[in-house]
Amino acid sequence: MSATRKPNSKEASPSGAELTTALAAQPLYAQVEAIFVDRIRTGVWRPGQLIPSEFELAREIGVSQGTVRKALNALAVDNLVERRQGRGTFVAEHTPDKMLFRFFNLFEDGGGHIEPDSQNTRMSIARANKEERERLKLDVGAEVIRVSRVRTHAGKPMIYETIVLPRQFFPGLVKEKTIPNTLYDHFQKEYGLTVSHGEERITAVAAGEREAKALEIAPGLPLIRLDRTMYALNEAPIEWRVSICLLSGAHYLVRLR
Amino acid sequence: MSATRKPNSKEASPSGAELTTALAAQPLYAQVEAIFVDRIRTGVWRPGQLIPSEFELAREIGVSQGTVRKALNALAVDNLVERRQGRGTFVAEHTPDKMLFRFFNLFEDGGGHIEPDSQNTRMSIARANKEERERLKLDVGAEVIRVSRVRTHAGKPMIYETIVLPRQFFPGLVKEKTIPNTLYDHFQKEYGLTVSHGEERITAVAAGEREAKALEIAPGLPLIRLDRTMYALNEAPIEWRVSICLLSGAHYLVRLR
DNA sequence: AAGTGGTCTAGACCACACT
DNA sequence: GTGTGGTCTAGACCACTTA
Repeated sequence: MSATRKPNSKEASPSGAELTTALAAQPLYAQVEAIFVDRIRTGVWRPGQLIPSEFELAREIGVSQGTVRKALNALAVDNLVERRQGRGTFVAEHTPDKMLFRFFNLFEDGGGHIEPDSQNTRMSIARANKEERERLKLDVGAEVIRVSRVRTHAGKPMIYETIVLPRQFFPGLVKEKTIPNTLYDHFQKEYGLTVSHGEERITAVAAGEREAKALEIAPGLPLIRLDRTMYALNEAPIEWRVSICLLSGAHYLVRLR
Repeated sequence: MSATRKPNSKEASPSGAELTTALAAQPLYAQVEAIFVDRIRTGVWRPGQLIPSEFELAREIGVSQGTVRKALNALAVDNLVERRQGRGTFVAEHTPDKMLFRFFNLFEDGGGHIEPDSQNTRMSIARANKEERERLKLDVGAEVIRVSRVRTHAGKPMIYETIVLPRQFFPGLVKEKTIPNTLYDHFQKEYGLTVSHGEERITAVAAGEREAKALEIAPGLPLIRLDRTMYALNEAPIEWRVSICLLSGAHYLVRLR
Protein backbone atom coordinates (compact mmCIF):
# COMPACT_ATOMS: atom_id res chain seq x y z
CA MET A 1 0.00 0.00 0.00
CA SER A 2 2.24 2.72 1.29
CA ALA A 3 4.88 3.51 -1.22
CA THR A 4 5.67 7.02 -0.10
CA ARG A 5 4.84 6.85 3.61
CA LYS A 6 7.78 7.12 5.92
CA PRO A 7 6.67 5.47 9.17
CA ASN A 8 7.15 7.02 12.59
CA SER A 9 10.90 6.71 12.62
CA LYS A 10 11.62 9.09 15.43
CA GLU A 11 14.66 7.44 16.96
CA ALA A 12 17.54 9.58 18.19
CA SER A 13 16.20 13.08 18.02
CA PRO A 14 19.03 15.61 18.21
CA SER A 15 17.32 17.44 21.04
CA GLY A 16 17.79 16.24 24.56
CA ALA A 17 14.09 15.53 24.98
CA GLU A 18 12.99 12.05 24.07
CA LEU A 19 9.84 11.59 22.05
CA THR A 20 7.83 8.50 22.66
CA THR A 21 8.58 6.16 19.79
CA ALA A 22 5.73 3.69 19.55
CA LEU A 23 2.29 3.57 21.09
CA ALA A 24 2.74 7.15 22.19
CA ALA A 25 0.72 7.85 25.28
CA GLN A 26 0.21 11.30 23.87
CA PRO A 27 0.08 12.60 20.32
CA LEU A 28 3.29 14.01 18.92
CA TYR A 29 2.13 17.61 18.95
CA ALA A 30 1.27 17.32 22.64
CA GLN A 31 4.72 15.96 23.41
CA VAL A 32 6.26 18.80 21.42
CA GLU A 33 4.07 21.28 23.29
CA ALA A 34 5.27 19.85 26.60
CA ILE A 35 8.88 20.28 25.49
CA PHE A 36 8.22 23.94 24.73
CA VAL A 37 6.37 24.57 28.00
CA ASP A 38 9.34 23.10 29.79
CA ARG A 39 11.75 25.38 28.02
CA ILE A 40 9.70 28.39 29.08
CA ARG A 41 9.23 27.14 32.62
CA THR A 42 12.91 26.44 33.17
CA GLY A 43 14.03 29.66 31.55
CA VAL A 44 15.75 28.13 28.53
CA TRP A 45 13.45 30.44 26.64
CA ARG A 46 12.97 33.71 28.48
CA PRO A 47 10.01 36.11 28.39
CA GLY A 48 10.16 38.41 25.42
CA GLN A 49 12.66 36.24 23.59
CA LEU A 50 12.27 35.37 19.91
CA ILE A 51 12.27 31.60 19.59
CA PRO A 52 13.50 29.71 16.51
CA SER A 53 11.30 29.44 13.45
CA GLU A 54 8.88 26.57 12.96
CA PHE A 55 11.16 24.91 10.44
CA GLU A 56 14.19 25.14 12.70
CA LEU A 57 12.29 23.68 15.64
CA ALA A 58 10.89 20.94 13.43
CA ARG A 59 14.34 19.97 12.25
CA GLU A 60 15.78 20.10 15.75
CA ILE A 61 13.09 17.94 17.31
CA GLY A 62 12.61 15.68 14.33
CA VAL A 63 8.98 16.27 13.46
CA SER A 64 7.27 18.05 10.61
CA GLN A 65 6.76 21.79 10.59
CA GLY A 66 3.00 21.25 10.79
CA THR A 67 3.34 19.43 14.08
CA VAL A 68 5.47 22.21 15.54
CA ARG A 69 2.87 24.66 14.32
CA LYS A 70 0.06 22.85 16.09
CA ALA A 71 2.04 22.86 19.34
CA LEU A 72 2.92 26.56 19.05
CA ASN A 73 -0.67 27.50 18.26
CA ALA A 74 -1.78 25.70 21.40
CA LEU A 75 0.77 27.67 23.41
CA ALA A 76 -0.50 30.87 21.85
CA VAL A 77 -4.03 30.02 22.99
CA ASP A 78 -2.68 29.57 26.52
CA ASN A 79 -0.96 32.95 26.33
CA LEU A 80 2.48 31.41 26.67
CA VAL A 81 3.78 32.65 23.33
CA GLU A 82 2.86 35.45 20.97
CA ARG A 83 2.95 34.87 17.24
CA ARG A 84 3.53 37.79 14.90
CA GLN A 85 3.22 37.26 11.21
CA GLY A 86 6.37 38.23 9.40
CA ARG A 87 8.39 38.54 12.61
CA GLY A 88 8.37 35.28 14.48
CA THR A 89 7.19 33.68 17.70
CA PHE A 90 8.01 35.28 21.05
CA VAL A 91 7.74 33.99 24.59
CA ALA A 92 4.88 35.90 26.18
CA GLU A 93 6.07 38.63 28.48
CA HIS A 94 3.97 39.74 31.39
CA THR A 95 3.47 43.46 31.47
CA PRO A 96 1.41 45.45 33.98
CA ASP A 97 -1.10 46.30 31.27
CA LYS A 98 -1.55 42.78 29.99
CA MET A 99 -1.80 41.20 33.42
CA LEU A 100 -4.37 43.72 34.58
CA PHE A 101 -6.41 43.10 31.48
CA ARG A 102 -6.15 39.35 31.78
CA PHE A 103 -6.84 38.61 35.44
CA PHE A 104 -8.55 41.74 36.75
CA ASN A 105 -12.27 41.51 36.16
CA LEU A 106 -13.56 44.70 37.81
CA PHE A 107 -15.03 47.28 35.46
CA GLU A 108 -16.83 50.55 35.79
CA ASP A 109 -20.56 50.24 35.15
CA GLY A 110 -20.01 52.36 32.08
CA GLY A 111 -17.71 49.66 30.77
CA GLY A 112 -14.37 51.33 31.39
CA HIS A 113 -11.51 49.29 32.73
CA ILE A 114 -10.40 49.98 36.27
CA GLU A 115 -6.73 50.57 36.93
CA PRO A 116 -6.21 50.59 40.67
CA ASP A 117 -3.34 52.07 42.64
CA SER A 118 -1.89 50.55 45.81
CA GLN A 119 -1.70 52.23 49.22
CA ASN A 120 -0.58 51.29 52.71
CA THR A 121 1.24 48.19 51.59
CA ARG A 122 2.48 46.13 54.55
CA MET A 123 4.55 43.00 54.47
CA SER A 124 5.46 40.39 57.06
CA ILE A 125 6.90 36.90 57.29
CA ALA A 126 5.52 34.04 59.33
CA ARG A 127 5.16 30.32 59.55
CA ALA A 128 2.20 29.32 57.38
CA ASN A 129 -0.92 28.57 59.37
CA LYS A 130 -3.12 25.61 58.59
CA GLU A 131 -5.32 27.38 56.07
CA GLU A 132 -2.35 28.89 54.27
CA ARG A 133 -0.65 25.52 54.07
CA GLU A 134 -3.75 23.99 52.55
CA ARG A 135 -4.24 26.74 50.03
CA LEU A 136 -0.61 26.84 48.97
CA LYS A 137 0.14 23.12 49.39
CA LEU A 138 2.93 23.79 51.86
CA ASP A 139 4.52 21.52 54.44
CA VAL A 140 4.34 22.20 58.15
CA GLY A 141 6.92 24.79 59.08
CA ALA A 142 7.08 26.43 55.68
CA GLU A 143 7.23 30.21 55.73
CA VAL A 144 5.00 32.62 53.91
CA ILE A 145 5.12 36.28 53.05
CA ARG A 146 1.95 38.13 53.96
CA VAL A 147 1.15 41.32 52.13
CA SER A 148 -1.80 43.56 52.85
CA ARG A 149 -2.75 46.70 51.01
CA VAL A 150 -5.58 48.97 50.02
CA ARG A 151 -6.16 49.58 46.36
CA THR A 152 -7.76 52.79 45.24
CA HIS A 153 -9.58 53.86 42.12
CA ALA A 154 -10.31 57.45 41.23
CA GLY A 155 -8.91 58.46 44.59
CA LYS A 156 -11.26 56.30 46.62
CA PRO A 157 -10.45 53.10 48.49
CA MET A 158 -11.91 50.20 46.54
CA ILE A 159 -10.15 46.98 47.49
CA TYR A 160 -8.71 45.78 50.77
CA GLU A 161 -6.65 42.73 50.08
CA THR A 162 -4.41 40.22 51.77
CA ILE A 163 -1.88 38.30 49.71
CA VAL A 164 -0.02 35.22 50.91
CA LEU A 165 3.06 33.94 49.06
CA PRO A 166 5.26 30.91 49.73
CA ARG A 167 8.54 32.42 50.85
CA GLN A 168 10.64 29.77 49.10
CA PHE A 169 9.54 31.01 45.69
CA PHE A 170 10.38 34.63 46.44
CA PRO A 171 13.77 34.63 48.15
CA GLY A 172 14.52 38.33 47.79
CA LEU A 173 11.03 39.76 48.10
CA VAL A 174 11.23 40.42 51.81
CA LYS A 175 14.20 42.70 51.30
CA GLU A 176 12.51 44.83 48.67
CA LYS A 177 11.59 48.19 50.10
CA THR A 178 8.53 48.63 47.89
CA ILE A 179 6.19 46.12 46.31
CA PRO A 180 4.92 47.01 42.87
CA ASN A 181 1.27 47.67 42.20
CA THR A 182 1.02 44.83 39.69
CA LEU A 183 2.59 41.70 41.10
CA TYR A 184 2.52 39.08 38.39
CA ASP A 185 4.82 40.83 35.96
CA HIS A 186 7.17 41.41 38.89
CA PHE A 187 7.05 37.69 39.74
CA GLN A 188 8.05 36.82 36.20
CA LYS A 189 10.78 39.37 35.82
CA GLU A 190 12.41 39.05 39.24
CA TYR A 191 11.72 35.46 40.23
CA GLY A 192 11.24 33.67 36.90
CA LEU A 193 7.76 32.54 37.86
CA THR A 194 5.10 32.76 35.19
CA VAL A 195 1.59 32.92 36.63
CA SER A 196 -0.38 30.89 34.15
CA HIS A 197 -3.83 30.32 35.57
CA GLY A 198 -5.94 30.13 38.69
CA GLU A 199 -9.42 30.32 40.10
CA GLU A 200 -11.42 32.90 41.99
CA ARG A 201 -14.29 32.23 44.38
CA ILE A 202 -16.76 35.06 44.87
CA THR A 203 -19.03 35.61 47.83
CA ALA A 204 -20.80 38.56 49.44
CA VAL A 205 -19.87 39.74 52.90
CA ALA A 206 -20.84 42.54 55.24
CA ALA A 207 -18.06 45.00 55.99
CA GLY A 208 -16.43 44.23 59.34
CA GLU A 209 -14.53 46.72 61.50
CA ARG A 210 -11.25 46.21 59.69
CA GLU A 211 -12.67 46.42 56.17
CA ALA A 212 -14.84 49.39 57.05
CA LYS A 213 -11.85 51.31 58.32
CA ALA A 214 -9.66 50.37 55.35
CA LEU A 215 -12.33 51.24 52.81
CA GLU A 216 -13.57 54.27 54.73
CA ILE A 217 -17.17 53.11 54.88
CA ALA A 218 -19.67 52.18 57.54
CA PRO A 219 -19.53 48.62 58.92
CA GLY A 220 -22.22 46.31 57.57
CA LEU A 221 -22.24 47.48 53.99
CA PRO A 222 -22.35 44.64 51.46
CA LEU A 223 -19.01 43.90 49.81
CA ILE A 224 -17.68 41.40 47.31
CA ARG A 225 -15.10 38.94 48.60
CA LEU A 226 -12.74 37.48 46.01
CA ASP A 227 -10.79 34.41 47.14
CA ARG A 228 -8.16 33.70 44.53
CA THR A 229 -5.48 31.04 44.08
CA MET A 230 -2.97 31.34 41.25
CA TYR A 231 -0.67 28.65 39.84
CA ALA A 232 2.69 28.62 38.08
CA LEU A 233 3.48 26.71 34.89
CA ASN A 234 4.30 23.58 36.90
CA GLU A 235 0.90 23.74 38.62
CA ALA A 236 2.43 24.78 41.94
CA PRO A 237 0.26 27.25 43.91
CA ILE A 238 2.09 30.52 43.90
CA GLU A 239 -0.31 32.98 45.50
CA TRP A 240 -3.38 33.05 47.70
CA ARG A 241 -5.19 36.36 47.69
CA VAL A 242 -8.34 37.58 49.37
CA SER A 243 -9.73 40.85 48.06
CA ILE A 244 -12.60 42.65 49.73
CA CYS A 245 -14.11 45.02 47.18
CA LEU A 246 -16.41 47.98 47.49
CA LEU A 247 -18.27 48.05 44.20
CA SER A 248 -19.85 51.46 43.92
CA GLY A 249 -20.49 52.16 40.27
CA ALA A 250 -18.50 49.08 39.36
CA HIS A 251 -18.97 45.35 38.91
CA TYR A 252 -17.19 42.06 38.40
CA LEU A 253 -17.55 40.91 34.79
CA VAL A 254 -17.71 37.28 33.69
CA ARG A 255 -17.94 36.16 30.09
CA LEU A 256 -20.18 33.15 29.55
CA ARG A 257 -19.27 31.04 26.54
CA MET B 1 7.69 27.48 -10.49
CA SER B 2 4.52 25.74 -9.50
CA ALA B 3 3.97 22.68 -11.63
CA THR B 4 1.66 20.83 -9.30
CA ARG B 5 -0.15 23.70 -7.59
CA LYS B 6 -3.78 24.12 -8.49
CA PRO B 7 -4.55 27.76 -7.74
CA ASN B 8 -7.61 28.95 -5.86
CA SER B 9 -10.10 27.96 -8.52
CA LYS B 10 -13.20 28.07 -6.38
CA GLU B 11 -15.73 29.30 -8.93
CA ALA B 12 -19.22 27.79 -8.95
CA SER B 13 -19.34 25.81 -5.76
CA PRO B 14 -22.19 23.30 -5.81
CA SER B 15 -23.51 24.59 -2.51
CA GLY B 16 -25.74 27.61 -2.45
CA ALA B 17 -23.28 29.58 -0.37
CA GLU B 18 -20.79 31.59 -2.33
CA LEU B 19 -17.20 31.56 -1.27
CA THR B 20 -15.17 34.66 -1.85
CA THR B 21 -13.02 33.99 -4.88
CA ALA B 22 -10.11 36.39 -4.80
CA LEU B 23 -8.72 38.65 -2.11
CA ALA B 24 -10.92 36.91 0.41
CA ALA B 25 -11.84 39.23 3.22
CA GLN B 26 -11.72 36.17 5.45
CA PRO B 27 -9.74 32.96 5.23
CA LEU B 28 -11.48 30.02 3.61
CA TYR B 29 -11.89 28.08 6.83
CA ALA B 30 -13.62 31.07 8.43
CA GLN B 31 -16.03 31.32 5.52
CA VAL B 32 -16.73 27.60 5.78
CA GLU B 33 -17.27 28.00 9.51
CA ALA B 34 -19.77 30.79 8.87
CA ILE B 35 -21.65 28.54 6.46
CA PHE B 36 -21.92 25.85 9.10
CA VAL B 37 -23.00 28.27 11.83
CA ASP B 38 -25.70 29.49 9.49
CA ARG B 39 -26.94 25.97 8.90
CA ILE B 40 -27.23 25.41 12.62
CA ARG B 41 -28.81 28.80 13.26
CA THR B 42 -31.45 28.40 10.56
CA GLY B 43 -32.24 24.83 11.50
CA VAL B 44 -30.94 23.20 8.32
CA TRP B 45 -28.88 21.16 10.75
CA ARG B 46 -30.82 20.44 13.92
CA PRO B 47 -29.55 19.80 17.44
CA GLY B 48 -28.48 16.22 17.92
CA GLN B 49 -28.27 15.56 14.20
CA LEU B 50 -25.33 13.76 12.61
CA ILE B 51 -23.87 16.01 9.95
CA PRO B 52 -22.07 14.73 6.83
CA SER B 53 -18.48 13.55 7.05
CA GLU B 54 -15.57 15.90 6.50
CA PHE B 55 -14.94 14.51 3.03
CA GLU B 56 -18.55 14.89 1.98
CA LEU B 57 -18.69 18.48 3.21
CA ALA B 58 -15.38 19.24 1.54
CA ARG B 59 -16.65 17.91 -1.79
CA GLU B 60 -19.96 19.74 -1.45
CA ILE B 61 -18.42 23.11 -0.63
CA GLY B 62 -15.42 22.72 -2.87
CA VAL B 63 -12.56 22.95 -0.37
CA SER B 64 -10.12 20.43 0.98
CA GLN B 65 -11.00 18.12 3.84
CA GLY B 66 -8.37 19.85 5.99
CA THR B 67 -10.14 23.17 5.63
CA VAL B 68 -13.47 21.64 6.64
CA ARG B 69 -11.71 20.06 9.58
CA LYS B 70 -10.36 23.39 10.78
CA ALA B 71 -13.83 24.92 10.58
CA LEU B 72 -15.45 22.02 12.43
CA ASN B 73 -12.80 22.05 15.13
CA ALA B 74 -13.48 25.74 15.69
CA LEU B 75 -17.18 24.98 16.04
CA ALA B 76 -16.37 22.23 18.53
CA VAL B 77 -14.42 24.74 20.63
CA ASP B 78 -17.49 27.00 20.62
CA ASN B 79 -19.67 24.10 21.73
CA LEU B 80 -21.71 24.19 18.56
CA VAL B 81 -20.84 20.66 17.45
CA GLU B 82 -19.58 17.53 19.15
CA ARG B 83 -17.04 15.33 17.46
CA ARG B 84 -16.87 11.63 18.26
CA GLN B 85 -14.09 9.57 16.82
CA GLY B 86 -15.40 6.69 14.81
CA ARG B 87 -18.97 8.01 14.81
CA GLY B 88 -19.09 11.42 13.26
CA THR B 89 -19.83 15.06 14.03
CA PHE B 90 -23.11 16.00 15.72
CA VAL B 91 -24.81 19.35 16.19
CA ALA B 92 -24.53 20.13 19.90
CA GLU B 93 -27.75 19.52 21.75
CA HIS B 94 -28.57 21.50 24.85
CA THR B 95 -29.53 19.30 27.74
CA PRO B 96 -30.42 20.41 31.27
CA ASP B 97 -27.22 18.83 32.57
CA LYS B 98 -24.90 20.40 30.02
CA MET B 99 -26.45 23.85 30.26
CA LEU B 100 -26.30 23.87 34.03
CA PHE B 101 -22.69 22.84 33.91
CA ARG B 102 -21.81 25.40 31.28
CA PHE B 103 -23.48 28.61 32.45
CA PHE B 104 -24.20 28.04 36.12
CA ASN B 105 -21.20 29.02 38.21
CA LEU B 106 -22.43 28.50 41.76
CA PHE B 107 -20.76 25.69 43.69
CA GLU B 108 -20.84 24.40 47.21
CA ASP B 109 -17.77 25.40 49.20
CA GLY B 110 -16.86 21.73 49.26
CA GLY B 111 -16.68 21.84 45.49
CA GLY B 112 -19.91 20.05 44.68
CA HIS B 113 -22.06 21.37 41.86
CA ILE B 114 -25.36 22.96 42.80
CA GLU B 115 -28.50 21.81 41.03
CA PRO B 116 -31.29 24.16 41.95
CA ASP B 117 -35.03 23.60 41.75
CA SER B 118 -37.58 26.26 40.85
CA GLN B 119 -40.48 27.44 43.01
CA ASN B 120 -43.21 30.07 42.81
CA THR B 121 -42.69 30.72 39.13
CA ARG B 122 -44.77 33.66 37.92
CA MET B 123 -45.10 34.97 34.40
CA SER B 124 -46.55 38.13 32.91
CA ILE B 125 -46.54 40.08 29.67
CA ALA B 126 -45.97 43.79 29.29
CA ARG B 127 -44.59 46.47 27.05
CA ALA B 128 -40.85 46.63 27.60
CA ASN B 129 -39.77 49.51 29.78
CA LYS B 130 -36.77 51.65 28.94
CA GLU B 131 -34.22 49.51 30.72
CA GLU B 132 -35.58 46.31 29.22
CA ARG B 133 -35.47 47.81 25.75
CA GLU B 134 -31.87 48.80 26.21
CA ARG B 135 -30.79 45.45 27.56
CA LEU B 136 -32.63 43.45 24.91
CA LYS B 137 -32.18 45.91 22.03
CA LEU B 138 -35.93 46.22 21.51
CA ASP B 139 -37.93 48.94 19.80
CA VAL B 140 -40.43 51.09 21.61
CA GLY B 141 -43.67 49.19 22.01
CA ALA B 142 -42.10 45.73 21.88
CA GLU B 143 -43.50 43.25 24.36
CA VAL B 144 -41.58 41.19 26.85
CA ILE B 145 -42.33 38.18 28.98
CA ARG B 146 -41.36 38.66 32.61
CA VAL B 147 -40.70 35.59 34.71
CA SER B 148 -39.88 35.59 38.38
CA ARG B 149 -39.08 32.60 40.52
CA VAL B 150 -37.25 31.40 43.59
CA ARG B 151 -34.67 28.69 43.13
CA THR B 152 -33.93 26.38 46.00
CA HIS B 153 -31.00 24.16 46.86
CA ALA B 154 -31.11 21.45 49.50
CA GLY B 155 -34.60 22.61 50.38
CA LYS B 156 -33.60 26.19 51.13
CA PRO B 157 -34.29 29.29 49.05
CA MET B 158 -31.07 30.32 47.37
CA ILE B 159 -31.82 32.49 44.35
CA TYR B 160 -34.53 35.03 43.70
CA GLU B 161 -34.49 35.87 40.04
CA THR B 162 -36.29 37.91 37.45
CA ILE B 163 -36.04 36.91 33.80
CA VAL B 164 -37.07 39.12 30.89
CA LEU B 165 -37.54 37.66 27.40
CA PRO B 166 -38.47 39.36 24.12
CA ARG B 167 -41.95 38.04 23.38
CA GLN B 168 -41.37 37.88 19.64
CA PHE B 169 -38.81 35.11 20.06
CA PHE B 170 -41.07 32.97 22.22
CA PRO B 171 -44.50 33.01 20.59
CA GLY B 172 -46.01 30.11 22.49
CA LEU B 173 -44.31 30.57 25.83
CA VAL B 174 -47.05 32.61 27.39
CA LYS B 175 -49.52 29.78 26.85
CA GLU B 176 -47.35 27.17 28.52
CA LYS B 177 -48.78 26.28 31.90
CA THR B 178 -45.39 25.48 33.46
CA ILE B 179 -41.95 26.80 32.75
CA PRO B 180 -39.13 24.30 33.03
CA ASN B 181 -36.41 24.63 35.61
CA THR B 182 -33.69 24.85 32.99
CA LEU B 183 -34.63 27.32 30.33
CA TYR B 184 -31.94 27.21 27.67
CA ASP B 185 -32.52 23.64 26.55
CA HIS B 186 -36.22 24.49 26.41
CA PHE B 187 -35.46 27.52 24.23
CA GLN B 188 -33.55 25.36 21.79
CA LYS B 189 -36.02 22.51 21.64
CA GLU B 190 -39.22 24.51 21.51
CA TYR B 191 -38.21 27.77 19.85
CA GLY B 192 -35.15 26.81 17.82
CA LEU B 193 -33.01 29.35 19.63
CA THR B 194 -29.53 28.27 20.62
CA VAL B 195 -28.13 30.30 23.50
CA SER B 196 -24.49 30.60 22.56
CA HIS B 197 -22.87 33.09 24.91
CA GLY B 198 -23.38 36.05 27.18
CA GLU B 199 -21.98 38.04 30.05
CA GLU B 200 -22.70 38.32 33.73
CA ARG B 201 -22.07 41.34 35.95
CA ILE B 202 -21.63 40.66 39.64
CA THR B 203 -22.19 43.08 42.49
CA ALA B 204 -23.00 42.83 46.19
CA VAL B 205 -26.28 44.13 47.55
CA ALA B 206 -28.06 44.23 50.86
CA ALA B 207 -31.26 42.22 50.99
CA GLY B 208 -34.31 44.45 50.52
CA GLU B 209 -37.81 43.68 51.70
CA ARG B 210 -38.72 41.69 48.63
CA GLU B 211 -35.54 39.62 48.51
CA ALA B 212 -35.62 39.02 52.25
CA LYS B 213 -39.13 37.64 52.04
CA ALA B 214 -38.39 35.49 48.98
CA LEU B 215 -35.20 34.08 50.45
CA GLU B 216 -36.60 33.82 53.97
CA ILE B 217 -33.85 35.88 55.57
CA ALA B 218 -33.54 39.13 57.46
CA PRO B 219 -33.35 42.34 55.39
CA GLY B 220 -29.90 43.83 55.11
CA LEU B 221 -27.92 40.62 54.74
CA PRO B 222 -25.27 40.76 52.01
CA LEU B 223 -26.24 39.01 48.79
CA ILE B 224 -24.70 38.49 45.38
CA ARG B 225 -26.49 40.12 42.47
CA LEU B 226 -25.94 38.53 39.06
CA ASP B 227 -26.98 40.65 36.08
CA ARG B 228 -26.86 38.45 33.01
CA THR B 229 -27.50 38.99 29.30
CA MET B 230 -27.49 36.02 26.93
CA TYR B 231 -27.26 36.05 23.14
CA ALA B 232 -28.39 33.75 20.33
CA LEU B 233 -26.22 32.55 17.45
CA ASN B 234 -27.04 35.68 15.44
CA GLU B 235 -25.90 37.88 18.36
CA ALA B 236 -29.44 38.96 19.19
CA PRO B 237 -30.06 39.43 22.94
CA ILE B 238 -32.39 36.69 23.97
CA GLU B 239 -32.59 36.96 27.74
CA TRP B 240 -31.96 39.45 30.51
CA ARG B 241 -31.81 37.90 33.95
CA VAL B 242 -31.15 39.30 37.40
CA SER B 243 -30.44 36.72 40.08
CA ILE B 244 -30.16 37.65 43.74
CA CYS B 245 -28.26 34.87 45.48
CA LEU B 246 -27.87 33.92 49.10
CA LEU B 247 -24.49 32.24 49.25
CA SER B 248 -24.35 30.33 52.50
CA GLY B 249 -21.78 27.60 52.19
CA ALA B 250 -21.52 28.33 48.48
CA HIS B 251 -19.66 30.61 46.10
CA TYR B 252 -19.47 31.82 42.52
CA LEU B 253 -16.50 30.22 40.77
CA VAL B 254 -14.46 31.89 38.02
CA ARG B 255 -11.58 30.24 36.20
CA LEU B 256 -8.70 32.57 35.43
CA ARG B 257 -6.67 31.58 32.37
C1' DA C 1 -14.74 -4.90 7.05
C1' DA C 2 -16.06 -0.25 6.35
C1' DG C 3 -16.41 4.40 7.69
C1' DT C 4 -15.40 8.14 10.79
C1' DG C 5 -12.57 11.56 13.07
C1' DG C 6 -7.48 12.13 14.82
C1' DT C 7 -2.65 12.53 13.72
C1' DC C 8 1.25 13.46 10.90
C1' DT C 9 3.61 14.71 6.92
C1' DA C 10 4.95 17.44 2.75
C1' DG C 11 4.68 21.13 -0.18
C1' DA C 12 2.80 25.39 -2.30
C1' DC C 13 1.32 30.00 -2.03
C1' DC C 14 -0.02 34.32 0.57
C1' DA C 15 0.56 38.31 3.81
C1' DC C 16 3.49 40.72 6.53
C1' DA C 17 7.84 42.82 8.43
C1' DC C 18 12.39 43.92 8.29
C1' DT C 19 16.71 45.00 5.66
C1' DG D 1 14.60 40.54 -1.41
C1' DT D 2 14.47 37.40 2.38
C1' DG D 3 12.41 35.16 6.07
C1' DT D 4 8.54 34.64 9.06
C1' DG D 5 3.98 32.94 10.32
C1' DG D 6 -0.83 32.05 7.99
C1' DT D 7 -3.56 29.44 4.74
C1' DC D 8 -4.70 25.64 1.86
C1' DT D 9 -4.15 21.32 -0.18
C1' DA D 10 -3.23 16.28 -0.61
C1' DG D 11 -2.36 11.94 1.05
C1' DA D 12 -1.08 8.34 4.42
C1' DC D 13 -1.75 5.99 8.59
C1' DC D 14 -3.95 5.40 13.30
C1' DA D 15 -7.81 4.69 16.66
C1' DC D 16 -12.35 4.09 17.38
C1' DT D 17 -17.23 2.66 16.41
C1' DT D 18 -20.61 0.07 14.21
C1' DA D 19 -22.28 -3.50 11.36
